[in-house]
Amino acid sequence: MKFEVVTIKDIAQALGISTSTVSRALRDSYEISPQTKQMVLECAERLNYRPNPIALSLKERRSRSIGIVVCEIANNFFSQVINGVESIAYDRGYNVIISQSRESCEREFIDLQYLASRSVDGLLISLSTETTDISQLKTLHAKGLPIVFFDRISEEIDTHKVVLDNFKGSYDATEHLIRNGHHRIAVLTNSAYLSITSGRIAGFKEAMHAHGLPLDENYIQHCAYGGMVFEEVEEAINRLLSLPDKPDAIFATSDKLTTGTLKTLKRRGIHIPTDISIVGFSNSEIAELIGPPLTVVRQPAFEMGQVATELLLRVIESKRPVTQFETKVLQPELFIRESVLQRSSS
Amino acid sequence: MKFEVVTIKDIAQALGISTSTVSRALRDSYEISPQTKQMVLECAERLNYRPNPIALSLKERRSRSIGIVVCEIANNFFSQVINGVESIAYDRGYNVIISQSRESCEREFIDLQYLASRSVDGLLISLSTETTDISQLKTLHAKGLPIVFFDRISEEIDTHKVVLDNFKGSYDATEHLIRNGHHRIAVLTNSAYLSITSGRIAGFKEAMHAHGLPLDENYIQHCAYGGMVFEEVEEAINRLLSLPDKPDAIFATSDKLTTGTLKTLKRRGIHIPTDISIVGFSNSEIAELIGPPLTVVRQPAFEMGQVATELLLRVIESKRPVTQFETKVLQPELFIRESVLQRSSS
DNA sequence: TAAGGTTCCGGGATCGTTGTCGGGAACGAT
DNA sequence: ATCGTTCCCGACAACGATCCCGGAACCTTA
Repeated sequence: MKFEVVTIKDIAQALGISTSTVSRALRDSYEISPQTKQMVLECAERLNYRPNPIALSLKERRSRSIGIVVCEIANNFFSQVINGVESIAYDRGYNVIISQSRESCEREFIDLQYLASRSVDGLLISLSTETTDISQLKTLHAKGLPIVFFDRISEEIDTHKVVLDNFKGSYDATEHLIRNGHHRIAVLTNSAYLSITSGRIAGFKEAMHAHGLPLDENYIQHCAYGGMVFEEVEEAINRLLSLPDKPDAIFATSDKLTTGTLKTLKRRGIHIPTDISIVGFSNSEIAELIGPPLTVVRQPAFEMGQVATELLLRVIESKRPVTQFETKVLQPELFIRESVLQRSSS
Repeated sequence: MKFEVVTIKDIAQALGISTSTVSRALRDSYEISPQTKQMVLECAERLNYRPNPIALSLKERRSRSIGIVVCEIANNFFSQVINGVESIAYDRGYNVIISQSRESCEREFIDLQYLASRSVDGLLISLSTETTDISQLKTLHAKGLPIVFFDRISEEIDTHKVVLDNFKGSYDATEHLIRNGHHRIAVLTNSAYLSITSGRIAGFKEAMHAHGLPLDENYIQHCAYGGMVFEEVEEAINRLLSLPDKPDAIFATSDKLTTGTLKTLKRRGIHIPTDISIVGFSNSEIAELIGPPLTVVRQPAFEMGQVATELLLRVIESKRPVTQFETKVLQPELFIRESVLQRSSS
């Protein structure tokens, strides 16, 4: 099942010249005569020669490819980020290798090992929910692998980061609920270890505080797998709904959690927004098609991918080691639709 | 920005032995004494040695990776296929390199070139809408690159194929509409060049025919970019709705077309199913959350990815050239929900 | 004691490409 | 006639790993 390829050697042999000459002719070196160049170029064309990037990677120790690790591609937010990444990388001649951690730190470990050994020139990563130990990333970074964090970052590594203004997204969503007369607002969120979680919780709490509303920790539910497993969302919702003082609104702080919440409520026959109001983070283009159209916090995912890639390529292509790093904060947008009831405010 | 790595040479030097010995010790060769093996293994562990797969790829002309080309990953069907692919490939020690053609044959061409030069051991592909010329794939296949088609296939290459029973999916959906009293059924479908289109159109026509209903070609609308650009769907729907004899149902034959249709109707304030009934192909997990819950044809996407990968790996790992190819046909499932009105049948 | 067998290990080629070095030919200048 | 340039081009090493050879050291047996 081998797969014969034309090499520089074949051209050299066909033309009776050395491989060095062929190599230089193809790279349009000044020390090759125009005639020879012409000859080589024609021969290369005729034999349909394609340079072998593997040999090049081995020699140059770079692959003109970047790796991206996300928890899941079947997620609107991340697939949009990836599109943003590709839109930039593609133009700059880089290929993108996509890896899914499936929210498992073990998978993430293996993915990283693969990407590193594959000589990616740089890495984009949004950490998995499970990840608490980032020593592997630290090692890679220390060895000189350019890394840019996006979305779910780690403060333990000093490098470029691109994040959402999680606080604001959360604050706005919560305030929208409060302004519509909701006081008992529950939050469904990710693992507390995740960087995005603290900001989103803080925004929520601050909004409650600003409006003089009490906080009840029972109203804050964490989903360890970020909604990857539906059951954990279902259980969290059930816990919320069996609380003595039932919430009048649920705020889901991620794409997966939002759809999980909707699915659970649907199955339990709970009507939105008359029975309960919903606001959720969502980058799904069909959020507006849901019954009722969903009020959402939308992240600039495509842009996040672009910005992160720009930063990464800047590090990769920098001549001297980069030591000044920045953290870019992108703004979320609140799309107000019909999943929040206008309650007679007290 | 180089990135120092430990090689077999470093181990050899540290231990004062040859690289051959190190190599064999690591591969647990019989001709290395237990003591030496122990020594090498310990040293490798200590230096955190990782074999360089690029060097291996160069030497062995295989990369233990397979390529997959889809039009778009931000599409439920394809992201589920990819998950199926990974679930198998991962267990068998293969890595998956994902490429998006974005329905452009030019991008597809470049993707293929990249994957081929990257020495993928095999290829999974669902053709882009634009693709009419598959000479590049033919060449690669002729050179010995194992290829398995899935979803959107080409009959011009003799190799394994995994497809949906498009005819049945379409027939069932159409029949469901007919049984509910719809007679003027419009179809929104892909480019006529696509393999999936003919089967889906045929299923529709046969169902109409079987129930003695007339066919009006004006009711069949093709979207050249398969719904990738929203406007083409919008225009197609508008054309349908401005027909003198307006359809009483629309059948959308792909994921993107379905969401495009819903979005258009929503914007025009047309109510489903009272104004018009809808059935669509969809693998979205939130089809049931839409207002109203959508009646859909669902494809076994995950399974399709698994089956295609199994077939591909079988070819890759086969000792002698494979000449017997099969085409696996997977069955769709019709999920009946509330987007089809029960009309008083005439 | 010499011939033949094991056991264990090193040298070198190889994969495709590039870069360093050097060298031959042609030409003009001395 | 000799030297110095310039213009082209080839030989060789290198990147990291594997594998075919070959060979030293030791043991067995005639």
